[in-house]
Amino acid sequence: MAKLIELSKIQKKDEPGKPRGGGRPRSESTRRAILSATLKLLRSDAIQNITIEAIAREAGVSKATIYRWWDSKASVVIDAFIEDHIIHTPMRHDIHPAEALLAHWRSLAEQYAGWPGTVVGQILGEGQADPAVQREFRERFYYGRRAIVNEVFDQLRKIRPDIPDIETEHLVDMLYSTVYRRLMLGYGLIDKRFIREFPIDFFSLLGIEFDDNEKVID
Amino acid sequence: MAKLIELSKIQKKDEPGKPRGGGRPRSESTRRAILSATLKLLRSDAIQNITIEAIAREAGVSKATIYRWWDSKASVVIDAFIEDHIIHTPMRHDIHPAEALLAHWRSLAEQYAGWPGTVVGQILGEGQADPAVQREFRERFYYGRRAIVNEVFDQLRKIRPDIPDIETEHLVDMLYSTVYRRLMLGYGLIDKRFIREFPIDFFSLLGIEFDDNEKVID
Amino acid sequence: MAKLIELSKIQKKDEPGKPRGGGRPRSESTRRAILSATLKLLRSDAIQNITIEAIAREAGVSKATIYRWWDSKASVVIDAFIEDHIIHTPMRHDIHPAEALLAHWRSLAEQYAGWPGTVVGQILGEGQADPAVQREFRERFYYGRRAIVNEVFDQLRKIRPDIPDIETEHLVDMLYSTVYRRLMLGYGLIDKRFIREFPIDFFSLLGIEFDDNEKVID
Amino acid sequence: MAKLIELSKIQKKDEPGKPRGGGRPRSESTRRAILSATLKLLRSDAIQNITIEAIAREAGVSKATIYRWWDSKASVVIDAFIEDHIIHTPMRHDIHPAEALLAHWRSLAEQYAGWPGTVVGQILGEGQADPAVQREFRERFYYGRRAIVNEVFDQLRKIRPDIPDIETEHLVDMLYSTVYRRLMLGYGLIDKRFIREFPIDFFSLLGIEFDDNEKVID
DNA sequence: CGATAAACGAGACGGTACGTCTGGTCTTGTG
DNA sequence: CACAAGACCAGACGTACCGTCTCGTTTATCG
Repeated sequence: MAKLIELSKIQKKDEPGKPRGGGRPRSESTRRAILSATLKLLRSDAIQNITIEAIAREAGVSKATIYRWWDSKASVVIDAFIEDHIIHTPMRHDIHPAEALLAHWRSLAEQYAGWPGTVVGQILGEGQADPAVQREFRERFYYGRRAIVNEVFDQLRKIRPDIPDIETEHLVDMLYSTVYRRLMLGYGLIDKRFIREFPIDFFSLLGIEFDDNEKVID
Repeated sequence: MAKLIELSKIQKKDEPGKPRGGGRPRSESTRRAILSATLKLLRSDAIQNITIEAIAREAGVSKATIYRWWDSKASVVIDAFIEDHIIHTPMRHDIHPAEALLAHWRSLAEQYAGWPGTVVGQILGEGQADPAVQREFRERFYYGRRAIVNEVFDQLRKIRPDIPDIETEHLVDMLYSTVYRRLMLGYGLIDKRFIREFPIDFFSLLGIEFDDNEKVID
Repeated sequence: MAKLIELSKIQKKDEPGKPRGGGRPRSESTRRAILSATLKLLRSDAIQNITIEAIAREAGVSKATIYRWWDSKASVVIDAFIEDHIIHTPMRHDIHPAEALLAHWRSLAEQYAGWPGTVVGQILGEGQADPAVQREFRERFYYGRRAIVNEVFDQLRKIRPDIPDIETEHLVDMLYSTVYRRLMLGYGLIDKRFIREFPIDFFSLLGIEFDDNEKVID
Repeated sequence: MAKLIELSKIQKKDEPGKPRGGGRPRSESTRRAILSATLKLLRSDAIQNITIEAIAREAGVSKATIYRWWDSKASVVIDAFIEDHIIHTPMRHDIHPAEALLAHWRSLAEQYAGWPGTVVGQILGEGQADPAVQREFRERFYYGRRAIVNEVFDQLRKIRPDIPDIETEHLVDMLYSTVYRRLMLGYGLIDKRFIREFPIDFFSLLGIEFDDNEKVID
């Protein structure tokens, strides 16, 4: 059973369920201007080269307004990223679990091959020096996805009890970690061939084969 | 046969096989002062928070001298890192290939669990915004190691032809990538249990088991 | 006869003889809170270092309320200053004019030697960059006093026609200006000796001497 | 005898008679650019409204360079002011002391009537909240001049022993303070009539008269 | 041995961004 | 309408590093 993951929003300041005791309310349009300016800048520059000043300038907004609501560049980026549903890797529940995992993995890898992957890499890069950023990434991007994947693996095990008795966490790591490793190290492309063949190789180790229509062969 | 990997030194400036036409020679003590100042600072701070000025100050050296010989902070760090043989993961050739791989992986994981791992993470972090850094990391840290691992995997295959016919690259990824992923994401500790059990699980998928003395059971 | 000096209140906004057409009336307690908060802050800080925000905070009042009724920090200070009758230098009319002038000058100098003098200096300081402040100071603090002094000098002349035939304005300047000059330049203390001897020296130039009880010797 | 007044330059940082231990030498042209930019801005704005950023912008210079050599806006202004010999009120020693004093006072008053006077007022204004500025003004502008004036008054006393036996300091105050008071309060113009008549009135109190050619009548 | 030439320290310099602060203005809701 | 609360833009604050530069000094090699 899937543990319910709390998607808390650590890095964002306040927002404690509405105190609202008078005072001008926060401007929604300003908030959106900041986030979309951030996305625009991210298209042409790495997080590390973007400045809060540039975001403010691009958004036509005062620096202080950004600092009032976020406490680091990375937090703004993460919010902007989520807001625009940049990474979406739905897990299907209406098909064979192995097929669902295959589709999910390929969807993830394809997205990580492009611009969103670059940004994820940069967020993780920021996270290396700032644990808060790393934590926020995990809580807002990773935990939920990981939990779902674990769950589907467990379902697969019920259908196919012949799968080796190996910790699910380890299986998930073997399947998914390469994508992150290739992203961070730049060794081994995340290209069409890799996306096609790697998961097939992985599942074959578990004794699961797919036909030409990517259907599981029982 | 192991391909001889060229350990080129991309980021370092000049050093073009000695023009040496007069002039004061480069001071070796200065070079060492810079590198060890860098290491010292790295012990208490992330690369991202270290400045060239701080290195110069700590080393009692002029900023210009650093800029003369390196062209980025990350290059200095990488040099300092290598100089002190911070990461050493020898691959044994006198034992069973599977045992050699097991020992090598564990040695690597143990080192990545500590301070050297933190630094590697930060170097890769820098690399996300600066491809030259990423490339230098690959060329100076990764290619060599990867090539050796691939080679030993191939030797293993000769001894154990029953190993599934899967691309060696993919196998290496399944085994090694998790270490990098855990490093970068901070999800899943690189702790004793993980170091003990993960490779055992991995090799069991290949049909290779170890006894209590970590000897391969034929 | 003293010209009637109009004590207009230039800097204060509106207050146009009461239109009062409905609506919540201005809160007197708020007004007082602002002024006494201002005085409190003035005790420990120069005008130049006080901010409207600090006054609002101290008074528990909204910034906008302050801006509605005053249009500069200096105006608030001047109001606060007057409200508390900080500087009071009564001119006696029941004694010999020279004695009245002597007492008046000494009372003024004594007050300028202390904290009120510091504040006056700071108000005049603000006035150097903002003519409106300078004008307000003159109209609310200076004109009245000056007119009274001129008047008493003229009375003195009637009693003592031997006083040199010099413009009264010039005489007043010679007597009073030093206090301001010492205040602004900080050269020459406004101390007991100065307060005792300077006016005696001045009056002696006019041929007026005082006995040990500060009575004019006719 | 004139006390030798040390014209020290308190507010300016370092400059300790040349340490010169290597390092790029200070750029004289940069220094001049800063000072003349300051003067230019002063022509159209009060010190209080000028910013270090504006000076840096106008001079084409980095803010840090200004902060390296001066530690307050007022110090820059005072330096700029002195550099350009804005206020020069020479005291002649080859004529009758009373004539010298008359000429000196008028020269001073004339200059204080114009733009330089405005700037002096603003410097003194800054000084009200910042004692260091007040002190610097005294030490660099005032002490020297005051000492010279005192000295000439003493010479005058030797020639004309009939001058009332009044402290020289008090006499100087009676003569000169009005100029400062008028400057700071804006009450009483420093106009042609004042410049012509005030000192005549003053000296007549001392029993000194001038003919139509401003020669002392013995 | 004296000339040449690079290495090196010191530190000035123009830039750019930092994160904070104030000044004024504005936009709500409450009394 | 007055007012508190507080969001907001504008822009200066003083600091920190960046990477480059200009000096004077040192230390080798070569002629």
